[in-house]
Amino acid sequence: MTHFFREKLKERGLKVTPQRVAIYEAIVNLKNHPTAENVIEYIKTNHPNISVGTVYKVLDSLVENELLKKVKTEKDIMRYDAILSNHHHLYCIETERIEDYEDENLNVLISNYFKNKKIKNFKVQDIKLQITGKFNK
Amino acid sequence: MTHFFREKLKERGLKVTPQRVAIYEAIVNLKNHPTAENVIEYIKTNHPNISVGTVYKVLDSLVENELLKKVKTEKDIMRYDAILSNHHHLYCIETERIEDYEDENLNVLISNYFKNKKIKNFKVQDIKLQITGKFNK
DNA sequence: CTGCGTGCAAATGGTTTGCACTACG
DNA sequence: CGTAGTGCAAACCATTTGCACGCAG
Repeated sequence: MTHFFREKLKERGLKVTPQRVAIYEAIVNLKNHPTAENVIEYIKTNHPNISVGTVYKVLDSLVENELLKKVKTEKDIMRYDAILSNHHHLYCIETERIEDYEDENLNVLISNYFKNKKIKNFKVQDIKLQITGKFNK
Repeated sequence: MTHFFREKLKERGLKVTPQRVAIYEAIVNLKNHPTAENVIEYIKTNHPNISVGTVYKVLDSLVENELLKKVKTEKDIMRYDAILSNHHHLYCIETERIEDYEDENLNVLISNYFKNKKIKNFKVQDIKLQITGKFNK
């Protein structure tokens, strides 16, 4: 299950360390697109000696190497996403919840739209939806 | 030109202070969705005595009262937008530039799509596109 | 006048940094 | 073995806070 991750690390010439594996697993298991703090809290139990600085360094390097993504928010606290496939996000206005939203039809619709409609002076690389609203409790 | 702004302040029961006006003007004039620092830098010339704390307080209160919006980014530095109408954002992957993108056809397309396709357990309130790519120099 | 708003400076807290040490390959 | 990676603690810096004063209504 972390096999994919270990392979990816090697591909990128990054060493497979227990810290990296633990941090990656934390992001995968913690739903809701965790913060660095969430990760630290989560791994504390099984890896009490991983330091805060390491967590931040690992997160940065995983983002840089495209094994994680940063999630755009309007908070100054960073959040991370382990899902790399093309998907959108649901942002709850009441809680801090952010959930993934996959919708292939929507992707097709949008990419068709922009196949015709070019944006002047801008070369589109990727399009994501931020869907804001409320989860039904 | 700041008339709209002054009216809105009154509507909300907020006092019209020179600080608030200056900060709002800064956001409007600074394109590229400025940070608090950008605002501070900008108003320093004409209002050298507005304090940093005030800028943050004013920004917060204007966001809370819907006279400004926070822009979602993957940076831990907050950025602000004075344009309240429904629009999307172009994010440049090379520079920090964020530009507004208005496209009524697109808005219609998307709102039609979600008129039929409901998201389970989620009540949509607003949908924004993050269009990532590159500006042609 | 009266309290909302401001200035100031200190405090906060998430993130970064530097360096000696560790362990992956 | 040699170097990428880690742990630790101090440093950083955007933002927040508390309080006395000032000014908009």
